[in-house]
Amino acid sequence: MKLGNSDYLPHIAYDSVIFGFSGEKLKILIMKYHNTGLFALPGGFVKIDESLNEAVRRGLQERTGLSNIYLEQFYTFGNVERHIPEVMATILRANNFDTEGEYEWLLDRFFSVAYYALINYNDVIPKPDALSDSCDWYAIDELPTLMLDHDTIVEKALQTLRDNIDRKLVGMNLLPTRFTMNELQKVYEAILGEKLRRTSFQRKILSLNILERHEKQFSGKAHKAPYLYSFTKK
Amino acid sequence: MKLGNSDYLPHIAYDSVIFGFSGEKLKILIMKYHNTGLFALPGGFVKIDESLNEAVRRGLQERTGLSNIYLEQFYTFGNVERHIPEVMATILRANNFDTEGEYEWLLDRFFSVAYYALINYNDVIPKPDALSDSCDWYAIDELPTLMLDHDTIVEKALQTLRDNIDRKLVGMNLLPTRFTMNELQKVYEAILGEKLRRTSFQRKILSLNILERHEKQFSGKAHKAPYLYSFTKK
DNA sequence: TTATCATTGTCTCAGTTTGTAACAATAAGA
DNA sequence: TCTTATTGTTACAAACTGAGACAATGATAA
Repeated sequence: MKLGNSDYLPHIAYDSVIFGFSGEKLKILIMKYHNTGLFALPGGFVKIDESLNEAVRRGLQERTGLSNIYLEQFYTFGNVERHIPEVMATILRANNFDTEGEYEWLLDRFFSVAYYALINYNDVIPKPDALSDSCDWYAIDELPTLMLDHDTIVEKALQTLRDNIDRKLVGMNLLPTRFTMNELQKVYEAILGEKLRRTSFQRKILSLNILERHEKQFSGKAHKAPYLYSFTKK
Repeated sequence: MKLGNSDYLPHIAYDSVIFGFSGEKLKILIMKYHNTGLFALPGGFVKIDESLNEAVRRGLQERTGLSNIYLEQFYTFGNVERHIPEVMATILRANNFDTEGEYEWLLDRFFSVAYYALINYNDVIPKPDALSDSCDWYAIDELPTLMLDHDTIVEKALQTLRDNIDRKLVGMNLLPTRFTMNELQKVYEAILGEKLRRTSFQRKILSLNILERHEKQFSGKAHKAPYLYSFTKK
C-alpha cells in the first residue's frame, strides 16, 4: 500500500471495529504498529475518486481477505482533541518514513468515520498492513489500551451493536452457516454481556421466523443432540 | 460569514435536518440560494481548530438563534456521486463569488456529516446565510426537490428519528415546556406517520414516569379541559 | 336552569406476550 | 439397564396491549 499524498483525500480517515465470535467471547481485530507499542483499530484512507463505503470495503478485504462483509457505519469522530500529530509521527519514524514531504499529510488533523463489521471468525486470516507488525483478535474484555480515541470508538461500536441487536439480524454474520440454538444464544449473551433464559430465548428467536431447522448435530456427549439451524435468507 | 480557504478544513462539511412541529405537522428548515432555484439543507464547514460538534452548534445558532439545541449525528455521506462541482459553481456565481482563487476549495469533493436537531418551532426566527435568500419551514410531506443528495439525507434523518423515538425522548424538544397529552400524541403521530390510539398512548407515556402533571388548560371549547404536563428533567 | 355536545381521564376485559418452571425425550457412558 | 447432561416442548401465572365503555366536565344552546 502506498500512502503518497496525491492518491488520498486529506483530513478524512475511517476506522473499523471488526467483531468476531470465538470461545464464547466477542472479539475484535487490533493492529500493533512496529516498534512503538501502539495498538489501534484497523483503518485507512479514501482515494480521491473512491466512495467512502468502497474505501472501507477495500480496506477490510485487505485486512481479512473477505469481501461481502456485513458493515454498519455508526459515528464520525471529529474532535480537535483527537489530533495528536506526535502519535502519527512516531509511527512513521518507526517505519523509516519521512515525516516531511510525501507523507507529511498524515500528520494533519483527521476526521474518522467509524464502522463496525460482523464476520465469521473462522473465515479470517488477519493480515497486518504496511505500518504494523501484527493484526490479532482480542476479546473485548481483554483489550490493550488503544491509541488516540480508539477506546471510545470501540465502546460506541459495542453500544450501537447492543442497541441494534433486536432490529438487525446479528447472529447471521458471526456464526457459520449452520449452528445450534445454544451457539446463537451464546452470541447474544456475549454481545449483551448478560445471561439469557434458554426457553425465552428459543421462543423469541423461533417466533421471528428467520430460522430453518436442519438435521441434528451429534456431539458425542452423553445427552440429547440439538438441531442445527440456518438463517433463511430472503 | 467568510468562506476563505484558510479558515476551514477542506473536503468536510456538515448538513443539518432541523425538525420543528407546528400545525400538527412535522417541518424542517430549508434554505434557498439566491437566483438559482436551488433548495438545500442548512449546512456549513468546520474551522481548522474547531471540533465537529462545535461547528454544527455554531452553525445552528447562526441559523436559528438558539443555543443548547438537541442534536444527534446520524450518518456521514461520502459517495463520489455527490460531488457535482457545477452545483456549487452555480451558487457561487449567483452570489458574485469568484470560482477561482479564494473560494475554489468549495468546488472540491466534500464529505457531509449529517445531524438532525429537534427544536421548539416558536422559539425560532430562521435566518438565511450569506449565499441564500431564504430559510423557511417546510412540512416534510411538502418539500421542494433538494439539491445533490439532500433528499436522501432528509429521508435517513426521518428514518433515524422514527427508530429512536422509543429510546430517546423526542417530544421534549419539539414542544413548549407545558403541553397537553393530545399535543404530545400529535407529535408522535407526525413523526411515525400513523394514527395512534388515544388510551394506549396515554397509558404508555404515563407508565414511563417522565411526565409531571400540572393545572388544567381551559381552551374555551365546550368540553372537558385537559391537564398540562411537562417533562421531569433529571 | 337544563339539555346538548365534544373531549378527556379512567376502567374493564379479552387477547397476546413474557418470565419461570416442569417434564419427557434423548445420546452416550458406566 | 441405569445414570447424567442437555434439549424440545408444554404449562401456567404475571405483565402488557388493543379496543371499547363510561362517567366527568367545560362551554353553548334551549
